[in-house]
Amino acid sequence: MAAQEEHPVQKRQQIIRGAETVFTECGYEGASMSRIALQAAVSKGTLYNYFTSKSELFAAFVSQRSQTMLTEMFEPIADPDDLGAILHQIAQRMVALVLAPGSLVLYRIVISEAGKFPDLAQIYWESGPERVLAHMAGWLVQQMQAGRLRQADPDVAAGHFFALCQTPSCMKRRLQLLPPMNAGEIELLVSGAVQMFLDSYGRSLTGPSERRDASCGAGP
Amino acid sequence: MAAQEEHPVQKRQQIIRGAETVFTECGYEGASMSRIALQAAVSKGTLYNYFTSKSELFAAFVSQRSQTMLTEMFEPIADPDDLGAILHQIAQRMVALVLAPGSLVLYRIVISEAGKFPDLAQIYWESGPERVLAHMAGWLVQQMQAGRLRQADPDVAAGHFFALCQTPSCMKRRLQLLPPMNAGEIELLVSGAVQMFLDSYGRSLTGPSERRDASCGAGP
Amino acid sequence: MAAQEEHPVQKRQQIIRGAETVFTECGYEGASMSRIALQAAVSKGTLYNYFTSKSELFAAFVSQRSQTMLTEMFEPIADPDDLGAILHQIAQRMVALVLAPGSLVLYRIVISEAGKFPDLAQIYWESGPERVLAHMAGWLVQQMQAGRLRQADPDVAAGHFFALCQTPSCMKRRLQLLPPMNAGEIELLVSGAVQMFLDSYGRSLTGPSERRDASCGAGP
Amino acid sequence: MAAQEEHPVQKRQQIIRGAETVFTECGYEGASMSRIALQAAVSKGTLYNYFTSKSELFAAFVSQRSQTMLTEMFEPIADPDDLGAILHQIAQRMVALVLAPGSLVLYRIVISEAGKFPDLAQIYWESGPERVLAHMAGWLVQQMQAGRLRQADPDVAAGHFFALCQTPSCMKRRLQLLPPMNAGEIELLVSGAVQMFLDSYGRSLTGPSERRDASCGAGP
DNA sequence: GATGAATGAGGGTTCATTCAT
DNA sequence: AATGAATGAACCCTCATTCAT
Repeated sequence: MAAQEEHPVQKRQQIIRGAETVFTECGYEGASMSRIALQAAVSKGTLYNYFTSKSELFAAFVSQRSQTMLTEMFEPIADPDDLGAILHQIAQRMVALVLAPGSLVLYRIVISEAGKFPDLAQIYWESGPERVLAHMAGWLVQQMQAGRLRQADPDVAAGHFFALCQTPSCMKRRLQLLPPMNAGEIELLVSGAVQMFLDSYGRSLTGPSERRDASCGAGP
Repeated sequence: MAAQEEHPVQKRQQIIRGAETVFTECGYEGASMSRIALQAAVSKGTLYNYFTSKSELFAAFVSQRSQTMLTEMFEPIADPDDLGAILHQIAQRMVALVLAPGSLVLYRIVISEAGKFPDLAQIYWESGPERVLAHMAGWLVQQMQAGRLRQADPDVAAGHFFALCQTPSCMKRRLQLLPPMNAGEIELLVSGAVQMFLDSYGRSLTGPSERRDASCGAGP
Repeated sequence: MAAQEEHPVQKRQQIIRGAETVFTECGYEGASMSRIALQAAVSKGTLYNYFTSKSELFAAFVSQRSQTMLTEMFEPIADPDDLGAILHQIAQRMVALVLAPGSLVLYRIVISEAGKFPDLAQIYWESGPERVLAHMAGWLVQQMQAGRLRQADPDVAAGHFFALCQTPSCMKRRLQLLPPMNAGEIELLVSGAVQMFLDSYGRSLTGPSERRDASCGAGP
Repeated sequence: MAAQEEHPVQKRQQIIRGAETVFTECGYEGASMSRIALQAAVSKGTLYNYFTSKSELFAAFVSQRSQTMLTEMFEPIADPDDLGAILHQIAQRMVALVLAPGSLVLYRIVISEAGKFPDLAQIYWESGPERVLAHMAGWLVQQMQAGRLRQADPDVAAGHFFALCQTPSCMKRRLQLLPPMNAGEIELLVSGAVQMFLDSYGRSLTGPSERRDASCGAGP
């Protein structure tokens, strides 16, 4: 019967959720199976009925999180002809990929265990950054062909755009030295990235000057 | 007498050096005081004569490493008038800050323990990235005043430059998905960052077009 | 109905067979009920429907094995008048009782758990060695009365014969320091025991000298 | 200083003594390190300062016991010309080797773990039975050369003698189905073995008859 | 009657820390 | 000041046993 299969799936999720909480708080080494069991409200033995070891549970947590984390990130982009609007949207997604609470934790934990779990680092990379980059590169090719952006290596360009979305503030956030950003801060970050990208890759006639952050009122 | 003070300082260093080796290899949780004692060639008891706990020893290691890591990074820059050359040099230093083996490990370890040791993340940040950014921002102000760069918020500009030095390849490297970069790869990374920065912040008359990777012969 | 009774008996056997395999391979402590369930192709719950505990299942296995192990050992002996031939046959059975693979394992397992399961040691003893000894003693009485053997305590004599069948090689085999013996080795062992027994208990007129292994050319 | 070396040796012994008690009572698998620690009156951690694992502690116990068990067994034999007296003495030692409380336990535990620890079975064999057998075989050669025993393979003869010392009673004792034997019982066992051995290997003129178990008072 | 998920005590082992020497 | 033996809590994991289905 379905129940015989569904029930275990639910409990598996229940355990993974407990593991998420604990791994997130303590990291891999710092997390204890006892605490995970407690958090998941199951017995320690049950943990081992669903996962053969701590590392397997960790792997399940990381790979699931890597995948779910990004589902909403790849919905189709609206109005594919407004260059600035689309870049804005992509930048927002890249920033979210970096700064969303779940992503931050995942990044930290994957980085710190990359030596021990190279496969997980791979999964993380492929599920997140790589997909975003490939997605963008594909779109860039179209724009270049349409003459809306100058010709350039689309992968390099996507890389630059991605890099611009990871300002020093993002690094501080990753180091937990900053509280979560608010919408306004993110908007600034995103706008800055888009503008700078267009300065360099755009087909503008005017060159990079004469606009930008209100603070620098150009001219006398 | 001096010897009564100096000798302990040397032993302290000896211990920290042992700790570096082990923390670097095993991370915080993975490192054992026994192994550090062994590596430092002192007894476990002596460890506790110099550091009251494992976490204190860890703190000493991280903060010392954070500081020494960057001494050579702030030597005076040669020929302060050649804009491109200087940006190149700064970019090289930023990339080194990110990709040097010792830096990579420190970054990983600080990130992974940031939750447990927020002070260390702070120290790391202030000793490394923040100093580099402040240094660059100061220099940018000069350049803007000299009219060699357009007016802009120097901190934002420095942030953008820093961001451009951390391309996706750097993230892959941090995830240990890539072997160390060679000089050529770094040069490409650096050049790309400098060029893009100049496209946006430079005082060029021509705008961003008409140059760059041979591949894109911009047709009419 | 019979089926309602017979079916359970078959399943009981099925479980015991699984238990045999596992106990034989892992010993009592080393065997897990899970593995036995797996081996017997029943669920763990079913195990407990047929046996109230691991130790009870172990008891069932040992006592059944003790009994089945020896069924073929007590078939009638052919030609009950040829002394040497019969002793030979008895010795062969005794050696088999000691060296047959199933017996070896049973011996080891019973010995090792004798402290915890004294009843099983008793069962083993009574099902195996004691029956063989009693059987032989009865036969010896006949032979003594018939004058084919000198008068002696038949139990002591049977004990001596049994002892002679357990040479140091047998001990080494029990210690798993020797591979299984081949037919020739067993024949030598058996012949030696029979000869020595006859030297001592036989009614020979000549005394023990003047025969035996060709190697010892009888002195002048 | 010596104390720095001696102290650990004493504690090592203290631990092994605790282990002896527990292994003896529970066997290898049944013994828990916690219980051994308790019995030895040290902490569980200390166990691991002296032995890297349970199996190593077990090995230390078995091999030490194998060796000490037999030291007194090989003192020189008095009056090496009285054949019967010497055989008597050797038989006593063989029986002791089999029935001494320490030996019994050792035999049981080595047999039961022979599959898992073949090296220990080897050590046991070489320290005990093999030495006794070799010793006796050497002595037998002398006796044969001196004409006090008939010519025969000395190893086979020693094996027979050893076998005769392990009557069914010994097996029952090993199965813990019998209380320790008293001196009288041992004497009977020993005498029986010696007599039977002499019947077969002796150079008597009269043959095997006319004597034996005290019960049959030999006529005038 | 059969199942197997759930349990929790207990297994071997590690390790930060202490303290007598 | 330096040592390293001793500690015991906590670790990951196993398993006999139970019980709702």
